[in-house]
Amino acid sequence: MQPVSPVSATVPDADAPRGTPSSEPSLLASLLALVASAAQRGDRRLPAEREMMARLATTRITLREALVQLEAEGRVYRENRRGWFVSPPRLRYDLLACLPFHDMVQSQQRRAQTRLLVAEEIGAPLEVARHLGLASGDRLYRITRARLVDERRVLYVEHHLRPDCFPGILAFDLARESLTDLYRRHYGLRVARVSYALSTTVLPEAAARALNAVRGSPAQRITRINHDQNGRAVDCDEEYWRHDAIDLTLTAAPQGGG
Amino acid sequence: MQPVSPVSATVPDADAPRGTPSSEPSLLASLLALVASAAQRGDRRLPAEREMMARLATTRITLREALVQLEAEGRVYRENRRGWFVSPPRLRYDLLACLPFHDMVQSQQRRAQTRLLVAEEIGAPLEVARHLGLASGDRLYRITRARLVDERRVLYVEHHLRPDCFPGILAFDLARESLTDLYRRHYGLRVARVSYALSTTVLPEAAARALNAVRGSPAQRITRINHDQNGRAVDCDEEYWRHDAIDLTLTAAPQGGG
DNA sequence: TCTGTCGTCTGGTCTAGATCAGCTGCCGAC
DNA sequence: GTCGGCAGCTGATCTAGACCAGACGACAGA
Repeated sequence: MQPVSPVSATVPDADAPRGTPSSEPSLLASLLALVASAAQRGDRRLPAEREMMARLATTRITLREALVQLEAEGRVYRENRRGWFVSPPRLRYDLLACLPFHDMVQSQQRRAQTRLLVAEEIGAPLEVARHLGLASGDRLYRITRARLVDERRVLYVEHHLRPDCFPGILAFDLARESLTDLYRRHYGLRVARVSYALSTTVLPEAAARALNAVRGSPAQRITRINHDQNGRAVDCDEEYWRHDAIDLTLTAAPQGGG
Repeated sequence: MQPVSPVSATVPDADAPRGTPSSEPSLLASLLALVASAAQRGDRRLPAEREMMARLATTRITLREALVQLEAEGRVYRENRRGWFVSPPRLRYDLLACLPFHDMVQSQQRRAQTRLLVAEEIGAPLEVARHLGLASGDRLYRITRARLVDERRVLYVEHHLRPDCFPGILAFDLARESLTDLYRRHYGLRVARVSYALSTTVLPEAAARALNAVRGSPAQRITRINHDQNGRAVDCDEEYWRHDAIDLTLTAAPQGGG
């Protein structure tokens, strides 16, 4: 942060000679100041683009470029046609702790909510079938949910379960129950091994809609396959997180020749 | 824009959200077609922005917005003031295999290179000191490198090592040797436990410069702390990857109550 | 042969608007 | 009290340029 006054008029040339390598463009700096002041006031919402534009003495396009930049950094985010907001602190997500979502969130003094979007039986899509060792088109349960942290929609998940492992699971209250808990309590199944694939992309259409996000918002994708005690893949998840919402962590012994 | 669809067959992307009518704006679709055709010709480089602009009958700004979108998806990337390129397939990076970089890359039939940027002794920065259980300002070795896959700069790393664990390590040929190998062969040290923190951000200034990237390009940040057989933190890395360059994977037993 | 300069090409940054479309709150009709 | 409609607000998308700065190659001079 810079000691820049939020309402410094036009571009102050003096503060950053063009050639200076580490010089932050003053627009970004002023914008950061604005973000910081909003955050300090406890106001998550930023002013309207047109107002910021006027206040920072710049163009709409230039302003938006700067905002998109801050969005990529994970400092601000937007909700579709609603406005820009200051990103809350990231949630810590320990990949190997395998805590149910609500427990993970609450253990960090945040509030968790889940919205059930779809719970249905379908024919396995090719990709999912491959993950679970099934044939494309085999019967599968699919559960789609959106999850919130402190009232903010941050996660869109699609679960795919083998019906032979979890008969009748769709009848439970899937907006309240943790799947992991259901597995253990009602199906006597313990997850003995998990496989993850992580990559950085954008929210796909369905996820963007469920999260009130703009098509193309940066996202952290987490694909997870759960295996039971016998090494059989019993279900797989595809998670799309707003990328500024989480910090992934993990601690383990190396498995290679270490 | 017109509903022109030169090679509309390219639109059905594999990661399309299920059950959603893919209502992709035609500009993105045409651009994808252009990318696909470039890729098919074996030409990684896209035409100049001004040419694409003319060819797709649109504005520079609109075109760039679409390109930035594809960049966020990991389909294209740019090199600073050089142009836009089609992203090669992602490298698979198994977090727990702990393979040296060159081995990992070569095992996937790709070519690895390393450029040593800095190797020096410094006072520990606060953050690093905390990771290694040192006091801020304690002596540390810092090694900074840029790493390439198939001639493309994809990774910027800063290593911080405890000098008491690795006396004289700066004298080795750090552009060629794997640190993990050096630890084992010359210092009899085996990494017994690793801790990772992963997050999605943008390339910081130094990384952007080292990777010929634009300030603000999306990045996957990987912080890694290595512990020896006695549980002591011996070094830590901070890696910044071009976000489209890798797929992270890992397989392990859950550590919680499972 | 080497080196430094310079022109050209490319993206980077910016100005100044217009129009489209979803979200929200207000208010009237029922 | 509820519901629907409408108006005003907000971001989303787009047009049509301008100038700046780094990358790169060609060429001339040492």
